Amino acid sequence: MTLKFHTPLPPLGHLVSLFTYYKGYQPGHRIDRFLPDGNVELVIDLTDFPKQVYDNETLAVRHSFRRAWISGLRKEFISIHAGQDAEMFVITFQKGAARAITGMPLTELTEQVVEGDLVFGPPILALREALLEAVSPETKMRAAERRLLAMAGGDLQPNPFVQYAVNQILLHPGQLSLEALSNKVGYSQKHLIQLFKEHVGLPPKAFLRIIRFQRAIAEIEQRGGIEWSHLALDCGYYDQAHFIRDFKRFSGFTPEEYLRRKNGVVNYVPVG
Amino acid sequence: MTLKFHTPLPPLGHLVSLFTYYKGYQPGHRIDRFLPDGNVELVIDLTDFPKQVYDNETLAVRHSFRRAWISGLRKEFISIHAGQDAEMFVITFQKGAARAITGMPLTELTEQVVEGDLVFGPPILALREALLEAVSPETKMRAAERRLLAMAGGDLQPNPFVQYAVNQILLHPGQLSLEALSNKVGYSQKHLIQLFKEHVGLPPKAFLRIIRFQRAIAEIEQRGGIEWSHLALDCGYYDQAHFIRDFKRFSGFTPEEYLRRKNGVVNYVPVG
DNA sequence: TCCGGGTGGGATTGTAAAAAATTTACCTCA
DNA sequence: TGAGGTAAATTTTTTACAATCCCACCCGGA
Repeated sequence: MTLKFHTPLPPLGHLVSLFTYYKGYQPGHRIDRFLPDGNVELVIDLTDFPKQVYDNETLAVRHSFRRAWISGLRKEFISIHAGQDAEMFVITFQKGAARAITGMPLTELTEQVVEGDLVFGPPILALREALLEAVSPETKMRAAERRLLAMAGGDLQPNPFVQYAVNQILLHPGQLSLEALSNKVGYSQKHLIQLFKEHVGLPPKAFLRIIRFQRAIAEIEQRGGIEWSHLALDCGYYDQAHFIRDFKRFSGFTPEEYLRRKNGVVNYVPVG
Repeated sequence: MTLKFHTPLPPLGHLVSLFTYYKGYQPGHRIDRFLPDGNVELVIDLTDFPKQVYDNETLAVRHSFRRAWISGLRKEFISIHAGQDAEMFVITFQKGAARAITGMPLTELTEQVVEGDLVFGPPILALREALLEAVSPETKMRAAERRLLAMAGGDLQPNPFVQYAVNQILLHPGQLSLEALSNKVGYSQKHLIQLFKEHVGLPPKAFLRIIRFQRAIAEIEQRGGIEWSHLALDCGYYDQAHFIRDFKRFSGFTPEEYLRRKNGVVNYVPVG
């Protein structure tokens, strides 16, 4: 299996946090539950086989995507193709920065997976072609950098107010009042929420809950023996009862169940 | 109001942790709820007015005691005379050490208040007379020391195994397994429990829960703004829900209610 | 269009309680 | 002292409810 990562430098690095390329991953299962991770991703499938999104309960096929698609912010998990026989190039955007490339309010992508050409038009297929032509993972990364810079046009600066708000949330998930935040940003609470939604795709509090959940997920990965009540408080939950409730809302699993079922890949849990 | 404390030195200090003398305390209420504090106390009333124990719910008089009584370990609060017009001398025993003075298994005093002469016979009245004759608080303290040493006979060493167990519980309320404890002590679990009950009055785990509760009470006194879930974890509770449940079992109040009703004297809450 | 204000429903928080599943403590009886 | 049964505590999960906060919707002014 090939698995390569690349972190673009600025100015593209302001918009894109990570490129991931993989090929030949052969998991022992067909379907993954993909947890809300607070990221917007542009996925380019370098094979010709469509990839499915399944119904969370029945695991029946719901949607099918080919070549390129973009997945917006989600508050719910989705059930997706686990990646057998796949060759994928995944572009993960910086949080709150995707708008400069998508050119549309991020709310329009929220809770959705959307065909790439509906968002980007023909340039996305050109990007895919370029990726197919590039032979090594490294040249693919460079091709992607070039094409994305072109697609972004001149506008490579994410909105600084939103950026500040996003960073505050990333720094202090847990205790953070929207009132304090909007005061610091200098906009009215209502305006900040509008701005935030437009650039991030979710209102600030909802985004914060996802970040808090992700912090819990990260702690679970790192810690050995886990005491849920300590972990809950450390991650900013009021107590472990609330932690478990949130955990289940976002992941569909209770924490113990998640521990039992998770395998190596964070945010992807085998379900079928 | 007069209020004097005295901490006896060894060897009596092995058995007695504190003398308290007070006179002229005039609280604004009639009845106190006395919370379980893990202590055995010998109370000597230097007035002739009997002091009542009330029904916890109806506050009707349940028992009445005169001159001297001893109060064993309790898992439940009791409702007692708040101390108006009282002149009292209170002897607080070291935890797990009262047996050398009472001469009887502490289980026989558990959840009870017992007349002093039933336990100690005539010497307790002699002690009281001596306290009445002594004019200053300081001379009373010295008189009490002399009499108690005499009452203890030669046997001033508490059982070291029980003492060790008690200290372990005092040091680590929260995470402490009886199995580990009895292994360290070197007795079988069963034997340790028997010994512990005989000297302390309650089985180890029940005693531990009271100590843990007392730690919470102490933290509440010290901290300013209180976050229950942090306090609960710091005191060794599994989470704040369990803290609240235990708190209510022992005090009859929810933590917030306790905060509202408590006044200056720790472990005594006005109820009537 | 950009920004702020008002209103009201809904979600989150803080506090409390409790159910379900294990594990541990304790008691009895031999 | 030992074995084994029962009660109780712990761990994990769920639920309730009031107070507060968030934010969707609708409006108005610049």
